[in-house]
Amino acid sequence: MFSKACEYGIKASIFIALNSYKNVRVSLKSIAKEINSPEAFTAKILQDLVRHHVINSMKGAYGGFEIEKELISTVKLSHIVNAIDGDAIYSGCGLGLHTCDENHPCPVHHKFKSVREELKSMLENTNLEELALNIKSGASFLKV
Amino acid sequence: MFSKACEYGIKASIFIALNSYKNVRVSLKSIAKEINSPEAFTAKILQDLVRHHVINSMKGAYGGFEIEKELISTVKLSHIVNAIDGDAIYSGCGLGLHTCDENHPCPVHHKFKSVREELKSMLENTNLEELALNIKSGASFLKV
DNA sequence: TCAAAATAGGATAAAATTATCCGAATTAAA
DNA sequence: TTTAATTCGGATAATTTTATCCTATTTTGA
Repeated sequence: MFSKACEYGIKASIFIALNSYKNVRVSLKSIAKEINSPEAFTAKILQDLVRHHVINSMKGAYGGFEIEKELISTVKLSHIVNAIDGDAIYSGCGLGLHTCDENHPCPVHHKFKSVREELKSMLENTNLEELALNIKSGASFLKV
Repeated sequence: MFSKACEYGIKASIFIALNSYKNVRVSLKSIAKEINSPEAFTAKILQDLVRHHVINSMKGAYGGFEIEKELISTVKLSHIVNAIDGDAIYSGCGLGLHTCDENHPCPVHHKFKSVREELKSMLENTNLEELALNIKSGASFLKV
């Protein structure tokens, strides 16, 4: 569904959000450990998220990654997915046609419509806050 | 969403079905031309579909690919997707966790539930017959 | 000011996916 | 029986994705 990079990016963002509530900046190392991801590869993804202003970074001692507390509830899953994978997953053609729309639909265009729309609205209506709270309460998990 | 291989596989299957209604066996070459795919790569995918009994092949002159007419309506999109991509797309964890279920859900498990289920039922309830008929009637297209 | 702790970023490698090439095997018609 | 038209299957190459390594740069505290 998502690329590995995107999976890591989502999990990392949740962990960062969780700590930002506690005013704690987290290091690459602790992120990779927490979400079970390769460190150097995760670094690239985090850089990407920083460039897209999904998260903030701070170099140097006591540096790390964070998200402004007030912004956590405004960061949608769609922002993260878009930054890493682009929007092809919910706006591209399911069969890879260059032009695929109501006037020139691919064979599964209409069949896919509701799936795509449900996915899109899910991504656009899910924010980091709720995801972080579920991790905090033990209702969901970042690894295993 | 799907791999390129899977996209080609779906389109090829539709084209084969369409011709099988007319009792015409289609060659690799005409398939690749019709669905705009690289010939040799398409050959590999068709071999895969043959091995999974989604389509039949006949070697030699006047050979090619076909699907038994009576079976066309029984071939579901899920069969094709499964043969090529496996079932991870609608049964695997959205964030790649090894174990992700009601008892140990990943952060997006519940959010994804309806999307996954909709996708799954769509794939399991869409058969080649309807897809082929829409191509035939000009209601949908295999390329561009 | 210096040392330690971090992220940033470029270069490279490994693995997976996508794509190509070619000879072998099979089939039907001439 | 030969020939032409096919699929099959193995080897290989190109591209993309995933992953690693190393050095530069930044930041803070001692």
